[in-house]
Amino acid sequence: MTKKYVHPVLHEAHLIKDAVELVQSYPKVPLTVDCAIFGFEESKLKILLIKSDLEVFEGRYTLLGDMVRDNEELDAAAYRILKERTGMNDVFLDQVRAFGHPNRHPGGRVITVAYCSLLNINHHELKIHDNELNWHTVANLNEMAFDHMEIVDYCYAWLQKRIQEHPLGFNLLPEKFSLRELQNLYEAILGVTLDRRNFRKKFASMDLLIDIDEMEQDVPHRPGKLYKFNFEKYEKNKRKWVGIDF
Amino acid sequence: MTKKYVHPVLHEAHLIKDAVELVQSYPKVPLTVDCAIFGFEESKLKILLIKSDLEVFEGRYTLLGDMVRDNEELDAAAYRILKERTGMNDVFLDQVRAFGHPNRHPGGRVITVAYCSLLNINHHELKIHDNELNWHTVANLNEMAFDHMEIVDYCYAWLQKRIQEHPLGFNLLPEKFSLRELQNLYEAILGVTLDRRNFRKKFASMDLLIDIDEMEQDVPHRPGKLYKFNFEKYEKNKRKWVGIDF
DNA sequence: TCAAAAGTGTTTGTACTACACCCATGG
DNA sequence: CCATGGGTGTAGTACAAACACTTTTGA
Repeated sequence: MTKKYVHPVLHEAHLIKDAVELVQSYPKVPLTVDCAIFGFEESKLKILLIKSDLEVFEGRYTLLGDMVRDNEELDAAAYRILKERTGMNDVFLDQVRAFGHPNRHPGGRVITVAYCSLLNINHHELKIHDNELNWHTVANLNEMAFDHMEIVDYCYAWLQKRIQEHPLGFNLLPEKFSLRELQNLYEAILGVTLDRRNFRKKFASMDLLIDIDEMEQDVPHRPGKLYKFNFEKYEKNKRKWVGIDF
Repeated sequence: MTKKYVHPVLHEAHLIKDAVELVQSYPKVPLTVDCAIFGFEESKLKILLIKSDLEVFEGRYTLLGDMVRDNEELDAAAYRILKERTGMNDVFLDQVRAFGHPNRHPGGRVITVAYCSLLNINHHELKIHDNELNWHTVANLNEMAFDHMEIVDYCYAWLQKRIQEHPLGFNLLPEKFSLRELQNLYEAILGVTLDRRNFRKKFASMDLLIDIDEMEQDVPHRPGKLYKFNFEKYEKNKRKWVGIDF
């Protein structure tokens, strides 16, 4: 009993001439993009949500999503949708992953690609309020429409990991910020409390903060120094990963 | 000149009753999955590729891919395709991300979702040779079909990062392996050279290796000790990320 | 006896942790 | 004068990096 061996060369005769025909034979599915836009305000991590348009999800919230158009890049769709829903057009979005469970949408199969960002709420006033667009505290999210809770959980974990590798955090703060604000930010996103002295030392040693020689104003306690983020320096020193570190 | 303010309540009248109709109004796109299966052999990182079926890509290689079926989970499609193409059914696949450039496929728009894995070539003999399925050294890849070079690059970077957080590497080695083999593996995947003593110390301190009190056989030099990986121990100690570490 | 890789320890620097007190401001 | 958070230093520990010689085996 020998195994049948198919010689590669035999296959050269089978090349497909018409790629268009091939693609047309594939099943097609509706494709959407959902944006998980995180922001930071009052020492809390928040996320932008709207009310679902669908009756079956009446009262529930969803991420900012919509269909991808014909011949539209996924990234472009994400930026377009964000712009349409919020008016924002100066936000960086990163693709997180695709979600494709066949029953995730009550209207039939829809694949969605999740995008994620993190931004400074005070720099991005909401000018559009359709579908009750608003910021929601991540810690108290209720039931959401579709599988959006799962997507939020995944994006949040993705974000926690990412903020430890890249100083995304600075997008969340005013141009000038105090170390306390910076620490609040990290504590909010990572869900931990950090030692103040060690935190300050850590950032001091990274030398990514520029002391602008100004102080906080109108705070009901001793004012802290204000800093700016040194973007230039960061760009030069992007982390080199070499170690092995499970 | 005041801004027009749309009160949220106005929208409650607009709820969509028919989710199916809504979804049917979306553009639909063909959806595929592509698997980037990395393996390790002769101290080199390799990847499983097949020859493209398409005439326009005659002679070029592609990842293991195919369409996603109606109502098929993305993960399930990836496992099915891997099984169909290679016969393997005991491999873990992770989704990496979606690629959706409108012109990435000559037959029209096709979205693909990339999956990635890493395995032990010697534990997975290739029993199917359709489309010249074979292992290719990652370092010498030539031009590939579609955007598969981009996908490979992305998956490779993804893998390098991932192997530093999880000991995927052990899937690539025989059950019993020497420290030299382990080090070769890390050097091959990370593309760096590592100090032998420090490497050994690192793994010794992690206590993830079981000394099985056997030696290499038939090597043209002093034989090294053989070890097994302590999977149990690893499962208990999965890394907790807490620090901030750009 | 040679080639090739195995095996091994120390030192040095860096980075993280834990921890407590005084200071500046507004109310 | 009180409450609130700002600002600071040290000691201990753990980890990473650099670095060279002896040993074992097969050819």
